[in-house]
Amino acid sequence: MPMDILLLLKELEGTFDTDGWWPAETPFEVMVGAILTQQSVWEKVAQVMDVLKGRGLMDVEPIAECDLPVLEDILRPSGFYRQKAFRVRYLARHLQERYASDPLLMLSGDLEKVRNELLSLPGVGNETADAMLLFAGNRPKFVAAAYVSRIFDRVGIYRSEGYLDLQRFIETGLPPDPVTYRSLYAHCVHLCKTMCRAKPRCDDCPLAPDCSYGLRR
DNA sequence: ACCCAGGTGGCCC
DNA sequence: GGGCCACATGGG
Repeated sequence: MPMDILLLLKELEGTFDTDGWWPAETPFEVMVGAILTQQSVWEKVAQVMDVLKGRGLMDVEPIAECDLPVLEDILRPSGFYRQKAFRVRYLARHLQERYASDPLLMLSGDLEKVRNELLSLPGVGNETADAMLLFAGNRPKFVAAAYVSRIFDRVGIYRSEGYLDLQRFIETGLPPDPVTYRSLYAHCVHLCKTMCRAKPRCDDCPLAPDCSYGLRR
């Protein structure tokens, strides 16, 4: 029984509320979070971002002008704190110098051009760039994260040969709609975290019994 | 003690 | 273009 993307999405939608999946008050906060969450857990990201906010640093100019050691000290709990401090500040300085400190000014341009510009920033690879486009800019770019790859693989929809390959497969199989992209992405990640990883068996998973994620990745 | 986490970049072949 | 590795802290 072959499963396609739309069927999977229909299967997943409504299984949990994706509203507020990427909590943030501003596009800049999303962009910072996209860097901080790399190889980390959201609880730690939220924790350090609270500190940033408490110190009035959660904005382009304050970050751009912040001393590295200060930033490093705040970011420590989220891991890779030295690189992340440099990269977050680099991003802020880029926005300040080129876009009058307005993230949406940058994110609203030609989709592929913006994407390439994001990729040129230190610490911004495919997934981070796409997360910024989708969740900060509300642009139709799918975030083809490892979780998504695992779900698509295990359910038998598609075995991808890499990030861009999976992204292309999904983007050509769905309408270019940010809401749809966000929903599929959030459901895949949520599914892996709550069902596949948390339990030895996936009996309560909406994908059971077809999904064999429990066999490990 | 081990494994994982909402990746990226640099180096090697 | 793929396969390793460092990057770092914190929680299960």
